[in-house]
Amino acid sequence: MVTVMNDHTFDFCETLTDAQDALAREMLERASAKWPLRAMHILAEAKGPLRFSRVLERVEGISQKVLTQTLRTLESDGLVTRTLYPQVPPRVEYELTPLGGELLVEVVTLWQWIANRLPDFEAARKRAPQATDTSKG
Amino acid sequence: MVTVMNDHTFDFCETLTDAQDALAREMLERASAKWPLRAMHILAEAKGPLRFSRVLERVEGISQKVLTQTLRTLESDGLVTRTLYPQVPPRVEYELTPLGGELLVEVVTLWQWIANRLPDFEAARKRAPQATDTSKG
DNA sequence: ATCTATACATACCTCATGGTAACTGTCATG
DNA sequence: CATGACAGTTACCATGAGGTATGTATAGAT
Repeated sequence: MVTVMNDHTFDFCETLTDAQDALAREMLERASAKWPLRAMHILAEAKGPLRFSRVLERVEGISQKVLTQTLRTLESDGLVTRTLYPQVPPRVEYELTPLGGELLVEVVTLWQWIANRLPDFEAARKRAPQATDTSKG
Repeated sequence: MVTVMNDHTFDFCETLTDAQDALAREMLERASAKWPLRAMHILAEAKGPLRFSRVLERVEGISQKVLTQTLRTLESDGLVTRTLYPQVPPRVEYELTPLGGELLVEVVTLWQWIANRLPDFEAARKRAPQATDTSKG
């Protein structure tokens, strides 16, 4: 459990095992990563189940291989459901779970906070652009 | 700007340029990543400036090369300050900025939410352990 | 003269991520 | 018989993160 004080100081009480701590960190990273976040967002917008192809169309720039991996990981974390209809041609539907929806709300809240501070970040990068690599662009 | 409703539906209004959206995503990923988060946490705990070596000692498992990179990136994003004292041997102190402290509060809030839902995530992984790779452990 | 300490920079290596391209299996269509 | 659609899987490759080991500069200690 973590206690957050007003003055930006922190007090981590060790009520989590190492494994639990690692799991929480991993979930945090996964939920903030590009493709999982985009996929969850698409599924949230849909407000219902979506076929694989529909998700693939809407998550701009993702490859089908990575989308498969992403959705399977989200499924194994309990954030989306995967429903296979044994038809020909095959039909698979993905849907955000309540847990996934709640997590997305939390992540979007953080995203919003960051978006509100964008001028600060932009200003910081203009002052010290060393580590903000643009060589690949 | 993003509007979050109670029922896990989302409405992204396009008041951000593509560049701003990319920057916000990047900051979200960076702030949730392992090493930056650990480094910020250490600096927050210290409640004051810390020399490079002290941070290196406390961020368990990080190499000095990666810590240098991490701290420089945090500096260029305005989340920490880097103060060089022209002494021999050299002395460099790092300190969390107010912006960094505020961001850390937000990330820890998300972390707390995840920690509170750990039983859900553990249960999900037990049900569908495919994508939760343990081969490297 | 050599060693130590600090805060890096640099070279080199490994491994995971993620991209493209091609293959799979089944049925309807032409 | 060949093709296309769907939801993948598989092989292969490029990139980048991150590890180790070593170099750098300077001054004090031995």
